[in-house]
Amino acid sequence: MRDLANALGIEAASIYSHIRSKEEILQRVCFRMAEEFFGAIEAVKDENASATEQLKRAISAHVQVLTRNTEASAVFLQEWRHLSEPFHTEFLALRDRYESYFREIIRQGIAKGEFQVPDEKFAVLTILSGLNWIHTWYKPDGKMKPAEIAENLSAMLLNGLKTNLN
Amino acid sequence: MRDLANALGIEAASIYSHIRSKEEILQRVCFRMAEEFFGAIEAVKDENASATEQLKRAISAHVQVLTRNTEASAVFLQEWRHLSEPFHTEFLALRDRYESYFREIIRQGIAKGEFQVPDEKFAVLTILSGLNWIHTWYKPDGKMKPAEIAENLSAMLLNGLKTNLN
DNA sequence: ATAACTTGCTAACGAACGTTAGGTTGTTTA
DNA sequence: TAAACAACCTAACGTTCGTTAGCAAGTTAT
Repeated sequence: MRDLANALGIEAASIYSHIRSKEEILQRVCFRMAEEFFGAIEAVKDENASATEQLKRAISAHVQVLTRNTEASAVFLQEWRHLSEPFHTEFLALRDRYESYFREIIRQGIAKGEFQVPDEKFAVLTILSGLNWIHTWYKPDGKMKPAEIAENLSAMLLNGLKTNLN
Repeated sequence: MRDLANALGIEAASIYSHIRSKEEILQRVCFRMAEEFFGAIEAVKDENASATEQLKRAISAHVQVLTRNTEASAVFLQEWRHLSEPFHTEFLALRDRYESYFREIIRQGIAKGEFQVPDEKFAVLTILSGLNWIHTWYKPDGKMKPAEIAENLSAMLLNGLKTNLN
């Protein structure tokens, strides 16, 4: 709290005019980011599109959220486990629900013959690992733009999932 | 320290008969795991093998280390940033050196026409993301064995990297 | 047999932490 | 114009934290 206050240019005790507790800050960051992720993925949801296209869009949506909120993303990804109950359980439920979007896309891809994956859950975990690792290296002024990141990640993952590429 | 002492069944103050400081525990975990990773990847290093085979072996080696040391891996991956100087800088140098093994494999793959990747560093970061995310979900008594994890991850990543599969 | 050592204990320490309480000052509202 | 409010301040609090110091008891070495 003192570090945060220093960054804000006020005293730590002053922060309590704006928030109830340190835990509330963590809750807000985590649940707000979760809302961002849900909002983004629901905005690109189109079950008429091919599974390939759906996955590309989901990846792109996720990358946009991460790269637009690099600091909140870092907190979200690294600190959620410090949430107290019942927020911790609630958070895990949200995460599972978000992951189910990806699982459904993979499932459709398998059903349509677009994808060939040995294990659906594993595929989703690996996709999300690639996505959620971005915050460890991405810099707004870095070489790769968010759209390029999404494109490259999609290309790398899809060509691995695509059945008999070419 | 009190949580750790409770797990050990002794008092927190007693731990200081065995270690110099809390920071020393973190250092030992981080640098010991780094040694494990280097040892494992150097043991499978074979520049005569195809880049594909080299990558499979590197992935397998990494997975073995992670799954043999699940708790240390979690500490290693999530807490390294709390290392104090000069250990923090030293650690980053080690990490970069370890990543260079993967970069070299990717580079050879590109040179030999085995791999087609838009960005070499990005490819390595994504590979390592898939590897280092394993600790978040892997359970020794889980459905997937380490060898299967390595195989699945290799299959998923390589078929994405392999130029014109089939 | 005794000294040295190891590994634990209790008690306590100084520092850091999250937060509360009361006050000040400027702003807004009645 | 005065009350209410907002947002900050200082001071302090109780708790938690990492760690030290001195001691006890069992083990090992001389």
